Amino acid sequence: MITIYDIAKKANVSAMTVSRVINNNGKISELTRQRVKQVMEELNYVPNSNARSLVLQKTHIISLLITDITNPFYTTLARGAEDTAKRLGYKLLFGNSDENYAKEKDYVDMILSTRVDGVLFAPAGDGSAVHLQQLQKHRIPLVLLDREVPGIQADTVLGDSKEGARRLVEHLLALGHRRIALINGSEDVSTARQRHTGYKEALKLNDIAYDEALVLHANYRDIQDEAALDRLLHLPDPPTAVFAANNFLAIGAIQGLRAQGLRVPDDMSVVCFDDLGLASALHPFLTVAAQPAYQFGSLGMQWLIDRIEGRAQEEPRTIILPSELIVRSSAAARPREGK
Amino acid sequence: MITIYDIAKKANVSAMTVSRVINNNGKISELTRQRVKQVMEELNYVPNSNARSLVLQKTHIISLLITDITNPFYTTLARGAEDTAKRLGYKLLFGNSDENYAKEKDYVDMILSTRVDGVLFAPAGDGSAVHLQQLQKHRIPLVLLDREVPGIQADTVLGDSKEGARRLVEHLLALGHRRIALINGSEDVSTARQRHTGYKEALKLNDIAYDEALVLHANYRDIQDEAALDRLLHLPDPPTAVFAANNFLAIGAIQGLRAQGLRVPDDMSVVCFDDLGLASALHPFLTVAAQPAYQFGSLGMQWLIDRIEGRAQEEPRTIILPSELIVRSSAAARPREGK
DNA sequence: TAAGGTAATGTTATCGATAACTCCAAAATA
DNA sequence: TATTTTGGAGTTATCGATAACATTACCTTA
Repeated sequence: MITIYDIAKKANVSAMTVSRVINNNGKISELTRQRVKQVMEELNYVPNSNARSLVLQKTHIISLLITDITNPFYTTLARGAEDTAKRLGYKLLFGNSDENYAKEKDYVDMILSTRVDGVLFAPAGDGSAVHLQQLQKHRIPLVLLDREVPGIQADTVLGDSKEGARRLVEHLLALGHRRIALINGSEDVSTARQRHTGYKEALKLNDIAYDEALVLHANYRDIQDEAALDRLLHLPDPPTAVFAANNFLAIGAIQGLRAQGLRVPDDMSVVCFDDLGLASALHPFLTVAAQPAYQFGSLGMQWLIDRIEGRAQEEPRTIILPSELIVRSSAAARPREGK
Repeated sequence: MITIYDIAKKANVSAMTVSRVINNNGKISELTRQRVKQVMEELNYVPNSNARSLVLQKTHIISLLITDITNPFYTTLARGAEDTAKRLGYKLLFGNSDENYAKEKDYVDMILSTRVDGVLFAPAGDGSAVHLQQLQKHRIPLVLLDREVPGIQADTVLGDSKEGARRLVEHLLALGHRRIALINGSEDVSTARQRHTGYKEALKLNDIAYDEALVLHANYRDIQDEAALDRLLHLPDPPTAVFAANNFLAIGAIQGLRAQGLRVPDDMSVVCFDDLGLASALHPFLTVAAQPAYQFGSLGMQWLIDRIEGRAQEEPRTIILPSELIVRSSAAARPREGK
C-alpha cells in the first residue's frame, strides 16, 4: 500500500508537505503542490483513514443499529439515515439486532471497539438499557430511534404510538365495531405499551369496556402462538375487528384468518401500524397508521451529527413524529348481527 | 479513553503484558493474567480496533454495496451477508448506490480509504467496471453479486436470469399468450440483457416472431416513461401478457394497467423476476421467478472471507443460483379473441 | 544594515496497539 | 557445579497519518 512517505520520497518533499497537500491547509507553493498531486495520481495514492482516525480521534463512522432489516419501516429509516450520513460526510456501519438482546450486545461491543463517532440506535426493548448505559459510560453520542428505554436519557425520535393507536381504533369504532382485538408486540417495548394505552383510551372515550381476553401478546416479528389467535377468534363473544400493532403482525393475523376461512374485511376488519412498502403499492388494501420512516432516519442522523460536532444543546431532545391514517379497504362496517 | 497503557500502569505491568492478556497468547502467569483482567474490568477497557488495524494491516471490516435498499431482494441479500459476516467475525460497512454511478464512485473511494478487508459488490451496471478496476488495482478481495460486469474477473454469485426468464415466458406461452411484452431494466445491466435473451429464446423455441415494439426499455427502479407503456398497450396488435424484468417494474406495470382501467389477470397477465417480500405474504398474487436472495448474500460473504483468509484457489469462481417459478394468480389463460 | 517578518518546508512526538527482540531468574540437564 | 533451557516478563520499533514546533531563505523596514 502506498503511504504519504512513498509520495514524499518520489516528490522529494517531506511527509508533512504531502499531508498539507492532502488536507489543503498550510502554506504550500503552487509548484510543489502540483508536483505532489501528480505523484499521488501516478501512484494511485489513497489516504489511510485508519491512521488518520488514530491521531485525530475521529473515525467519521456512525453506527446504525436496527432491529429488523426485512421490515420496510426500518429499511426506509435506514435509507434516510444513510442519505443524511453520506451528505454530511459520514460512513455507516450497519447492524441488525433481530429484536434479540444477545445480538444487540455483540453489536455494542463492536461499536465500542470501532470507536465510531456516534450511534443511531433502535433498541430491541427495555432490556437494551444496559447496552445503552455502556455506550453512555463511554460518552458516545447517541440518538434513540423509534423506541424509548426507561432510565435512558438521550435524544430520541419517536412516532406517536399512542395517538396513532387511538385513531386506528376510533376508525374501527366509527365503523361500528365494538369487539376489537389487539395483537400487540412485546410489552417490553415502549411502542407496544403506548399502542396498548392508545387502544385502551379509545375504548374508554367511547364507553366500551376493556376486555383483556381480546388482547394477544405476541412480538413484532410474528404472532408465534397461533393457538392463542385461534382461541381469540373463537371467544364466546368474538371480535369483529383486529388492530395489529405493526405490519408484520397484521400480515400474520391476515394469514391466520385466512387459515380459518375468514375473509378480510367481510368477516373481520384489520388495521395496523406501519405501512407495507411494495405490498401497498401492489394492492392498496390494508388500512394503516403510516409513520414517516425516512424522516426517522434522516432527522435522527441529523441530530446525532449535530451532537457529534458540538452543535446541540446540553439536554436531550425528543421529537414525536406524527403518523398518517391511510384508510384503505381492510376495515369495513361491522356486519349486522343475526339476532 | 482508556488504553492498554492505563491498564498497564494500574496493574503494574508493561503494555505488552496487557496486550498478551487481551490476545491470549504468549506465556503469562495465571496471577498476572487475573490482575490485568480485573483492572480491565474496573476501567471498562475496550480495545481500540483502529490502532490494532493499523499495525495488523487488517480491519475485519467488509463493505457491502447494494443498489437499492428498498428492494426486498437486496435487503434479504443484505441479511444473508450480515449474518454470515457476523458469524465469521467481520463487521459490515454498508452502502447503497441507488443504481447510480456517481454515488457508487463515492463509495468506492470511501472503501479504499477505509482499508476494508474485502468488498461485496452489487454493481450498478457495466459502467461500474472502472470502479471495480480501481478496487482490483488495490488488490482488495472482491465478490460480485447479482450482476456481472464485462471485463471484470472476480468471484461472482449470479441468478439464472436467462433460464428464469425463459421459464416465465414459457409459462405465459403455455397459458396461450402469443403477444407478450417485456418491460426490461437497463441493457447496461447484465441481468437485464440475460432476461432479454431468455425472453427471445422462449419465443424462438415456440416459433413466435420477436417484435421489438413489445419491448419497453426502462430501468430496474421504475418505468419512468409512462407514455411508452401506454403506447405499448395501444399497439394495433396489443400484448395480452407482460413479463416484467423485476419486482419494481411489475408493480409499476400493474399500476399503469390499473390507471388504464385494465384488470390483472383478466385483461392482462403479469409475471416477473424476484418475489415481493411482505406483499406476497399479504396477497399471494404475483407469479414470479423467485431468487434465493439470502443465499446470494451468505454465499457471497462466505466466498469473500475465504478469499480474504487465503482459503480460495487462484482463479475466480462463479455460481449461478437457480430461481424458483412460483405460480400464483397474476397470469391467466389468454382470453378468447372476439373474432 | 541589522532586526524582524513571513512564506515554505522540515523534524519530532504522538495516537494505541503489536511484532520481534531482549532480559532475567529459576529449573533442568550434563 | 557449570551450563543450558525456559517461563515470564520488559524494550523498542513500527503501522500511517497529523500537530506542534523548528528551520530555512528571502523580504521588509526603521
